Amino acid sequence: MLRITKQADYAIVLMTHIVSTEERFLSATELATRTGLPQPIVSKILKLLTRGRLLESHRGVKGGYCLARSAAEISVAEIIEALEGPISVTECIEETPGECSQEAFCRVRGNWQHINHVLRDALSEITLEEMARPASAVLVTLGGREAAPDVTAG
Amino acid sequence: MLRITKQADYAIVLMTHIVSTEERFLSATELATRTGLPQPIVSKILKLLTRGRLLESHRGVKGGYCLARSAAEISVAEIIEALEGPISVTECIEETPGECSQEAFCRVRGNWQHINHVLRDALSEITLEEMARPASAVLVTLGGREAAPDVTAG
DNA sequence: CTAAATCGGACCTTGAAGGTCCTGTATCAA
DNA sequence: TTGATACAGGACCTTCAAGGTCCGATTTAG
Repeated sequence: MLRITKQADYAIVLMTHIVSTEERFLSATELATRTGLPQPIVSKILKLLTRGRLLESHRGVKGGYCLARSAAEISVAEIIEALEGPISVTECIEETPGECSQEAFCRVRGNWQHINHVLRDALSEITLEEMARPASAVLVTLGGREAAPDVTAG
Repeated sequence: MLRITKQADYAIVLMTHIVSTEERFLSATELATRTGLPQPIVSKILKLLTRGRLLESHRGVKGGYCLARSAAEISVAEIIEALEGPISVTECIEETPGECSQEAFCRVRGNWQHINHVLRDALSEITLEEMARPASAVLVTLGGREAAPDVTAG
């Protein structure tokens, strides 16, 4: 748990594909073919990444998408946030402000803010460039199991 | 996003309440009253925490729950995992092992393993004792907004 | 024996994630 | 100019797991 959405997962995969491509613009159809993901999904995700200023788009024949910045300047956190909005572990439910004038709650809230910060920082420090590179030998051993390759990662 | 479930959120709240209590056993009903959470939910969560070896239970009249270890020996990661299972950012979809014999995917997988590790470590280093304490002044300023107290944190 | 608790699981509901589709608009090339 | 291609922006439907409820069985104290 603590999962990102499938679409955010797909987004990382798509972005790494765009990185390792020399063509100026890559169309949604082309990316769908290369990744094996459904074309409408790919299209939807690319639109969101463009809105998030991580991709640049070009319409018309010969149009498509390319990175808005270098891969080293794009973090995993940004990609996730482009799809899902701000990264936050807990939900702020602003209903029924009542019984909680007791103690212990706002204390907890402050600590959650801290946790959110730590997690976001961790994801901000991992760049798209690093994700597109193979993991170092040391890190790979963390997985430890057979590689049954699939479209998404886990 | 990257949210924990509501029940995991509730679990933290419940655990912090148990910490700050002197009574030997605290019943689900009593905890429901103190936190303002529905009794059946509280009951369900306490059962899961007991299964996860974070609480000890005692049946019958005068029964209830108490911590299985000291608050300093229980991490936020453990609480979340007791409710949701292993902490993992991405989902391993083992269907359609096909088109992905291409490159770029297993590279990504290795990197996700790394990210999972980082996040889990971060959550493992935060103890229940710390969560039960008020956040330090420095950390609280991270929030920056009005405190509209509620049952859950965020 | 009885009341008060937990234990275990079945069960229902609902909202958000996941996915599809359609219309409009911009661009290029013939 | 026109047609083909591709993005933009939504509306829309579906499904599944999270969220929540309830009940019978079991254990314990008095």
